[in-house]
Amino acid sequence: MPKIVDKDKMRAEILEAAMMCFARTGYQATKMTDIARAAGVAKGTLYLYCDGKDDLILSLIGQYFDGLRGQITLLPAPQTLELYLDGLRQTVILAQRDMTSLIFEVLGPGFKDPRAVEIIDGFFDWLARHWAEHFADLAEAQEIRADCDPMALARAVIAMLDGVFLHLSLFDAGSKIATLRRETAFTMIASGLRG
Amino acid sequence: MPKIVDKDKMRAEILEAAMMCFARTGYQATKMTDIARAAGVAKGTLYLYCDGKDDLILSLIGQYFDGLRGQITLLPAPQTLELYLDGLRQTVILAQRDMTSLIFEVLGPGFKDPRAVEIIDGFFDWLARHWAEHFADLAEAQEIRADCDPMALARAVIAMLDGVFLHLSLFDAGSKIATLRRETAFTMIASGLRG
DNA sequence: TCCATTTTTGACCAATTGGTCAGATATAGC
DNA sequence: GCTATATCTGACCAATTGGTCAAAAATGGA
Repeated sequence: MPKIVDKDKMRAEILEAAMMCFARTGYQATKMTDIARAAGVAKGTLYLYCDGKDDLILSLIGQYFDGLRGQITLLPAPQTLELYLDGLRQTVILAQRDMTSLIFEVLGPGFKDPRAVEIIDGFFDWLARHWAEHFADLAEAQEIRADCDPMALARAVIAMLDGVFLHLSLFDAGSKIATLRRETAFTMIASGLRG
Repeated sequence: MPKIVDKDKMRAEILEAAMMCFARTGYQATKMTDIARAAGVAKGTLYLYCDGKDDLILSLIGQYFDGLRGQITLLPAPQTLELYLDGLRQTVILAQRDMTSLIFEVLGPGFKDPRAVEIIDGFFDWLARHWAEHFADLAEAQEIRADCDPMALARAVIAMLDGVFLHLSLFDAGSKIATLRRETAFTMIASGLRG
């Protein structure tokens, strides 16, 4: 008798609209009205499908990192440095530029929701441990340097990659220069791992 | 006859108070009232010595990068990779952790004042050109790899260093782990430059 | 002490915005 | 077409906050 909607689909659409807005405008600067307009509904409707702005960004971050973790997990353990680098390239393709600067905004003092910190911190911890295992094996096989703590090496690679991403998304620019710069960073990381 | 104050000194004190607040709380989350309290004056007084919140952050960013540029300029052109790395270490000591995350907040979509972008972008451009010159000379002297464009190399090093900084300031943590991670990053950058 | 002038103050204003809810609207089933 | 109920709407609310300004306070000199 009454009107019926697919609530899950509706929430997914709202999340998608929110992501578009956050990616373009950032978290703080995005207004609920913007999200409503992007989703093609009135502001009040948003609140029938989410618990507020926090809920939206936390869900987006959560599903982003869950997806990333899932796909990284699928990659086989690399037997050589070259294979690790291939995996790294694939991982990099998975990472969205939009998300990178958004995450730093959300980690900043302006929005230090402990739930967001837990998600992001947790992901980086997991990734560091995951890569540290690979590095330990690769060092054993004399594929990479053995004079550094694998965990420290993993953390360093993660931080460096993040920096490259961030500079690309903040300061760039033409895809040609961006590609050159990213390739150079890869080359350096490769040499840095080789020792 | 009337009361007289040293306006320059007063403005400097207010800037210092603002920096304290911004460093602890971030730009967006810092309220003018907080700055007033930290400076030991009433809110209205602030506006006698600055043109608003924008003015404060822009001045702070400007004086930070001017100082950094000045001190980097003083370092002699390195003749060897080791000397370059020594200079890098000194530069890193000059960079303030507080500033790093603040800068990324200010560069984000929430506060995209073109004046801030100009200052920061300008500094990174300058630093990239400065280091690219060194790298060109060092490559010539066969101190570092010659198979990469010096400018791309410089950009990559800057981005990577920034990433390391950012991760240290966002995710850290004990100074012991932080030191190990930073040292590892240095080691990798050294190998990455050597080729 | 008293005055002229500078300096300080904090109540107040206007604009913004996340969130609410009473009324309007749409629709599945009869 | 009708109705009961789910769904949607946007004017409204309350809280926040950057910035203002008329009145109050401070002070160097006479």
